[in-house]
Amino acid sequence: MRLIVARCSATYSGRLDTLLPEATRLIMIKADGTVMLWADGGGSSVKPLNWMTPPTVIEQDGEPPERITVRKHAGRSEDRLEITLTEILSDVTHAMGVPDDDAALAKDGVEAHLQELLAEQPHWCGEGLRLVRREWPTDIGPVDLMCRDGEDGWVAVEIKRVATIESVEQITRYLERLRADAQFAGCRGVLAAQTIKPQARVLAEARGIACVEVDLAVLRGEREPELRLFAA
Amino acid sequence: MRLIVARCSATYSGRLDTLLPEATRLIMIKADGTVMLWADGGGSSVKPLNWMTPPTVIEQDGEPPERITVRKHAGRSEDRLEITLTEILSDVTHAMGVPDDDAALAKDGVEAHLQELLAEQPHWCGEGLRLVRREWPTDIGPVDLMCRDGEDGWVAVEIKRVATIESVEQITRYLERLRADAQFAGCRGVLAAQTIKPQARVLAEARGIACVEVDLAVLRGEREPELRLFAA
DNA sequence: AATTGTATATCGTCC
DNA sequence: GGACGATGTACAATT
Repeated sequence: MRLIVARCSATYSGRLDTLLPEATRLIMIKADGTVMLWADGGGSSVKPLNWMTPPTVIEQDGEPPERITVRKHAGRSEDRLEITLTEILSDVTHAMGVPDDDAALAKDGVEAHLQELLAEQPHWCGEGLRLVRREWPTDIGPVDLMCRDGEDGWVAVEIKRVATIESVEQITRYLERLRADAQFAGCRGVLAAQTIKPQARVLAEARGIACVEVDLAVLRGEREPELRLFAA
Repeated sequence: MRLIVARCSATYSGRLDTLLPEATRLIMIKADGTVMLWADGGGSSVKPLNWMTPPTVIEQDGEPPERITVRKHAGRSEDRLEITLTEILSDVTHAMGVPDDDAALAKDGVEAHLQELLAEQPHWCGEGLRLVRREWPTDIGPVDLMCRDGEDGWVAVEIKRVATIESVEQITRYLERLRADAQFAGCRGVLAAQTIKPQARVLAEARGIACVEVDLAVLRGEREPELRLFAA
């Protein structure tokens, strides 16, 4: 990875045109060909002022560099980022090990995990439910879980990490689409999430869509479902 | 801006939990409190492995640093990024001028003059359409263009750069609201956009809403609408 | 302050 | 390869 701190200006031309006046900035060039241009402060904090993703062709004029040109073929036209350097404060390159060496970021707690677990244990979405298929296709998108209940009635399940009003709209659309087919005319809807926003719950229940809050730890069997305050 | 190249591992805990094994990486600490952790290669090219946006509290243990902890209050709970450094290859700080010094990025060309152009030339939204008013007010928000057609029927137009299912929901709400008034009982709906996602088109047409894809260059008169292969 | 809409969104996954 | 949904989306403009 090459890190250049320099006074520089830049022009980008591609999806749109941008012009960046001269100031002191960081130019970051990664081994994979990614180029980013960073300001220290200003508006955006976690987004570069300019960037180009691989595959790129990087060309340097002068040594030390007076101009760095980054090119990329994007569809029929060409993306081009041109950086003009007027004063170089630092220019260092660090070897940072091949990707093999660099173990990946492990994530936990995303929606996919939830769907996996509920597919294995659909009864958490409603008593007696059994899975027919995950990612049931419709022409406006896949239904997360398609199940049948104890009376063989269809049940469509939408899974979210956090269920919002938007999630209710989504399952509503699926039900609208499914019920247009006589076979699914009686299809019920279930919204399952780790957290269901109060507004979403109100809207869902007003539309006859069941709400289920599920706990990741419980699904994994790491914790008891819930303390029963009153024994049956 | 402080740039540290070091062998390090990291854990993040907040919206989700992540674990990042040890490897050589770049730690970027901006003057505004932004912290980012970068790998040279690997999967994501333009997105940091871990990051934290301001406002943050950054704490350093040891000199040279053995651990850097970044904290942030996000809602009721706390976000925390903990970086453990085992070998430091470089640790430099550069003054990069206050934001005043750093002139902003100027953009040109992408912003939707689309509504302006369509207001001037509403016939692109449907044959014989004439504009009655832009930003027609309803109590759930303004309709982009309100027009009348050749038979004096009302036509509500929703304009987007990219039309998604969400756009269809939006115009559906407007139509529902407008049609509640007897005067607009027969109001038609048009969804006009530079791009219309296939799913949005399906949903719109199922609901009787017309779809129109418009070309910015054509609206500006920079390009001919389309080559007519067979002359009339 | 909360909501809405855009992004050179980026990024994975599945068809 | 293309389409689509999810993102710790980020970010600006607007209510």
